[in-house]
Amino acid sequence: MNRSASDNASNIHSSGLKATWPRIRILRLFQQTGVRHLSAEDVYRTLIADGEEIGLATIYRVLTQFEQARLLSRHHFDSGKAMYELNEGQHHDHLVCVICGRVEEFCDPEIERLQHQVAERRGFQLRDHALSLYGVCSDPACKARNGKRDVDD
Amino acid sequence: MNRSASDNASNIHSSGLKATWPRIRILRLFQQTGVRHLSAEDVYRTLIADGEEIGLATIYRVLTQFEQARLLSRHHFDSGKAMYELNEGQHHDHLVCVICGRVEEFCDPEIERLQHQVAERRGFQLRDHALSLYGVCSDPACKARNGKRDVDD
DNA sequence: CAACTTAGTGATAAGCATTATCATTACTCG
DNA sequence: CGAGTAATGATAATGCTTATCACTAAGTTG
Ligand SMILES: [Mn+2]
Ligand SMILES: [Mn+2]
Ligand SMILES: [Zn+2]
Ligand SMILES: [Zn+2]
Repeated sequence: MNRSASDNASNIHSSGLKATWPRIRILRLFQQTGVRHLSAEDVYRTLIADGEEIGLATIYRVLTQFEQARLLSRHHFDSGKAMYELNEGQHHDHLVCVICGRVEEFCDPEIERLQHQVAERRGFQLRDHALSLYGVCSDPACKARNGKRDVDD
Repeated sequence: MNRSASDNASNIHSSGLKATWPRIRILRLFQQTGVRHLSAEDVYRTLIADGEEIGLATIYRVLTQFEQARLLSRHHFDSGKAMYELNEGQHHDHLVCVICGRVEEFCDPEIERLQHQVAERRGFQLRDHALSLYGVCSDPACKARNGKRDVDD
């Protein structure tokens, strides 16, 4: 659960990157269970709040490097800012609450299969895909703040 | 096929907007069959090339208004710039060629159904969704420029 | 159709996320 | 440890998009 700095160092190291303090802190932040999906700004604010001295430019640089190293993966929901999460191997897609911003994950093998089928039929050699569902999550507060007509009416 | 200016004027009018020359030209551009998916910059360049005098700010403003009026719909592929297309009612998703940028459209009712099922299971009240498939299109030039190993090897 | 009223235009500035620059700092390896 | 090189971080620059605002023109009224 609580990965050590040396574990992180080796992860980073085996990606051909120097195990610097900023990189270790950023990776550790993503490993802390809790918030899975973070923007560059989120990472920056969190580390600064933790008393770290780190520059926003470094955050952006490192997030990009970690994405290329497949330690993180990047998503573009429709907030306008890129979101990163720890890459733990298994592919999944996202449900995003348009009220509170909560992100839930799902994986539907049948949808995946159908996507491949569509690509094949068109002669596309599939490289990647992005599927995001936007809606109002199950939180009563979100339902209430929605249309004021969905809760008990 | 070739919508008249007065047709466009009524479309625009019935959205509560004045039928101005820039708006008529922009809508007409989208109605011309050919390029379905255009960025603000694409629209600007095309109209300027056609000898129109129009400002980029107007393009952005009008595209947003047309989207709100449901005359156009907007998509965010991963190019970083918003793409607009004529809203002709029927929902569809997109296949985007990562080499040449070509955009193909598809609609898979089964995928749509499964998306709704996923949302329902999580207690999400679905509002919208975005599905884009990225890959190498069937154009031989794109296949060739791809990995240099997929054409005849 | 002319004057009027107001929405629309467009040049330009500002905003926001992200990337590039570059002098300084600090990993790594020997 | 100390040389050599990669990384950092303050800041400038970029790219797309929105805001400002003086000016223009669409629609309306008589
Ligand atoms: Mn995720
Ligand atoms: Mn389309
Ligand atoms: Zn919510
Ligand atoms: Zn192509």
